[in-house]
Amino acid sequence: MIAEVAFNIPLERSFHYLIPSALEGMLAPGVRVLAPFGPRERMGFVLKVLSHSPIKELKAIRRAVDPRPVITGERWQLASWLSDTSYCSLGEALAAMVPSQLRLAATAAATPSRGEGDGGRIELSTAQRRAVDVIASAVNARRAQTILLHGVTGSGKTELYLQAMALVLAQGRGAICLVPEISLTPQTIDRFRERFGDQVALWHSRLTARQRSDAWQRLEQGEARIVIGARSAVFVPVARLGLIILDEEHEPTYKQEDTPRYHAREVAHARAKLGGAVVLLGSATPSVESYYAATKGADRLVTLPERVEGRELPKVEIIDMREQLARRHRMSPLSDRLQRSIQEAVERDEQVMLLLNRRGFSRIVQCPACGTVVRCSRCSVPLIFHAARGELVCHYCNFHQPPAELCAQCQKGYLRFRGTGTERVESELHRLFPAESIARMDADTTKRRESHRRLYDAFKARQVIMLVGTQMIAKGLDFPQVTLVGVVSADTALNLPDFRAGERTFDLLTQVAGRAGRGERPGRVLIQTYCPTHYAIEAARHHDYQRFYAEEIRMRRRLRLPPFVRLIELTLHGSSRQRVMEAASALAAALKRTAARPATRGTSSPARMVPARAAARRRVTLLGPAPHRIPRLRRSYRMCVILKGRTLGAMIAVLRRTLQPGRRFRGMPVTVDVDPL
DNA sequence: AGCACGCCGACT
DNA sequence: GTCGGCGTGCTC
Repeated sequence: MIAEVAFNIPLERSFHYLIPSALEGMLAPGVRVLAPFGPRERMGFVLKVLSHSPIKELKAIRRAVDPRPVITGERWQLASWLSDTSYCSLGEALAAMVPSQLRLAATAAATPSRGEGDGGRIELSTAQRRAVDVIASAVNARRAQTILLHGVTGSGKTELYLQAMALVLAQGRGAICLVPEISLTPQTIDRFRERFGDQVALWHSRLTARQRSDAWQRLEQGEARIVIGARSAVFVPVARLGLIILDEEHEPTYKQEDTPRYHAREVAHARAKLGGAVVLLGSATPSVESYYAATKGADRLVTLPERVEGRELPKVEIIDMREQLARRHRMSPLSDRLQRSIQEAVERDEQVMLLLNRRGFSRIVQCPACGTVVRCSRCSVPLIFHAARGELVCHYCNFHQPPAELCAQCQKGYLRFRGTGTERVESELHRLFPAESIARMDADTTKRRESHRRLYDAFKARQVIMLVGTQMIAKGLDFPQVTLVGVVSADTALNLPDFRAGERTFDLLTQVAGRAGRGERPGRVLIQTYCPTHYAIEAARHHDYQRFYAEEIRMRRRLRLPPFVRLIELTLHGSSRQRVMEAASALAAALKRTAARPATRGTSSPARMVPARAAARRRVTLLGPAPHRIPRLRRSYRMCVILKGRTLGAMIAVLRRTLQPGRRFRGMPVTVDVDPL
């Protein structure tokens, strides 16, 4: 017998192997095997078992990796959907769905799980009860449907997730609950465990191979019925899947940033359609895409306008830093007003959080004599000074070097650290409030195991009074004693060359504002900005999603940006700047030619008249070539071309006719990012 | 994607 | 004279 095998390579082809007699009957579609591939052995997925092959000189499968298939049922169609829509091979799609370290036990003894019952249920508000009704009717209908749950921070979305899961469990079905990696904290997990006991399995990047394999098998066998996990949990084989929840559905961590570059939300939609499951999207600041789908009526929209227990949303004030700049010569990153407010909060024995979405001490290191900025030798981006490490660090490739005193360029100037990061804010706080206990929470201070937990506990126990941090302090944390939240600069995202800059800013400000006033005392938020009239900042100030959305959707419609079109971003990379630039121009020209020529469908069918509207829907336009946002990364030069169109199918078709096998153009590797963020 | 093969520049 | 750069081609 012959096995048809797909590998994790960018080729849309499979390979035939002889099945040795010892493995006869043990191989079936979805079983992983080790097989000789070129000079080495590789793991691949059996797609089919055949009786004949046209290929002469077949090699033989070495061994089976799995005792039973790891891909079954509707997850085959899901793999093929992923391959079609993300422009990857079937082998790459399958590899993304199954962790490579997964090892299944030969016999999985199914011991029934003991749930904790439904104890600890909480009294619901009117809005929450209405939301539960909508969810319940969708779950009972047992067909694919999406519900967008738009609830302000602190409005009790998690309780609704728990109740939705209980409904699905009562039907004997299972659920996937996706959370951003960052909020997969012990506190969150405890809450699910309390309600559902050992019916809950966890799925995240820090699991060992053993834990991962255990979780997989328990879910596959229906021993565990719920998985809580990061993005890749959307692929886990939950038995009789009835519900997929995406908490904080707008979070960019749901987008995988290497091949296949899928968005977990889109995978959830596809999987729900295949299996008749409900998708529940939750957010205080829904993505423009999801909100648009809900207002158009494609999805259901449920709103939770109030915080639980009638708590007020905090008062948000804007500090116009232009005034501060005019008054002061040498400026502190903290305005007079913010300093005073911190002082007052401390005097009242309350806690303070300060947000700045930028790690390190400074933004750039510059020579005052000649103006030269110290840059990464591999990426050409400015290096960031990290005071605690005493090093200059590249935030893209992690290259680091000790800071020189003198400018390497002119040998005259003493290098200066300009601009502000979390480390500078921390040291500024120490200078202003020498008696207070201050801590910093960012990727640098939470690298070590348990360090996140320790910082969290210290702040919760009020051993720390002021906490400064990056966006990781903006999301989900619940500290009732925090009454003041300061945003050191609201403009960090706003000035990026990104059409989602406004959306990112509104989200970050809204989320961080939600950290204030979660206890008895009312909260207050101070936002420092040089753009006080920007709509994202104005809307965040009034806790007004509608206002933000109305402005944003107008802009997207006018500029023909998502959700009104789909985008595919192509990036060419190579070691020679010249060659990459030439290839990018040639690629753009080739794409333009292909897009102008209608695809010849199937065999020589005569050219039919296509209705003008259908033709417009299939039209593909081109942007670029232009340098990538980071024009050089790890010594590799990068150029972009962007495809724009109404239907993804037409765009993918253009790509298929233009790129070479192996995702190359003129021999140069091309990364393909469908729906880039 | 890996990996081998093969053809041209700077070193012991 | 060789080591090694990365362009090219192949993988049942």
